[in-house]
Amino acid sequence: MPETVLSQVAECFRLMGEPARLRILNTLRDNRELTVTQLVELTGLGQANLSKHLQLLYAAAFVSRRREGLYVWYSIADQETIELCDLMCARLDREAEPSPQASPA
Amino acid sequence: MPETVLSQVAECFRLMGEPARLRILNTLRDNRELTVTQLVELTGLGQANLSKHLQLLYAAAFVSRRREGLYVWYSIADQETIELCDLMCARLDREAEPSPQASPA
DNA sequence: CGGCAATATAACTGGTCGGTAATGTGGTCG
DNA sequence: CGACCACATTACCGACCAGTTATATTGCCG
Repeated sequence: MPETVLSQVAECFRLMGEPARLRILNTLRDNRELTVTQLVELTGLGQANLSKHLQLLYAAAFVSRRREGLYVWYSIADQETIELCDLMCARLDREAEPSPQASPA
Repeated sequence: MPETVLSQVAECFRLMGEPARLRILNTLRDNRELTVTQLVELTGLGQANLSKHLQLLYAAAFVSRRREGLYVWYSIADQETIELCDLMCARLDREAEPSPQASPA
């Protein structure tokens, strides 16, 4: 496995390893498509900060965007992005309760 | 989605978002179980550096370990960890060649 | 064209993290 | 018990990054 590929994969994971970006993705998941202003309201992030995160997510193709007049509508780019989140969440859940029959008196 | 959960998920992604750690996981994937010294040789990472990464991966339950005399044998903890890597790689591959029928003369 | 709204970018800063060198710890063997 | 080996931990430093403030760009409208 060449170093360049590893770095690319790592970069993708790193992008998802930020609470603010996960919040953006999660918000977009609940609301199919949102403008930046709507995302500012829903996530509570600052406008400049949010915009910067969106550029990163877009550059890595985690989100799509389309222009409509003054507004730019963002949405999650593909299903795999959601699957990655779900898979990681499943890991955490399983770790939280490793033995269902345990908890003795 | 509460902030605490988001941070936990982000932390997991962040841990995988480092070339050195992905190299460790990938090396462990090829060789079912390895000692720290073997990992030093195979990954080319420094011993202290490697040991630190291993502690992080172990704390997040990405790897398991067992003691055997002087040696500590490390291995990947579960299949989901591998699935996460594969899913992210698949994303990258698909992005690299978005339209198979393209490339016109 | 002038002003305004929505979004993007630039410059800056504090905090965090990866790599390394030095040291500590636990276990084995003679 | 003392030297040695495998591994872990500490302390430190340079690089990178998230957040903020200020400013620039883009597109609409009157």
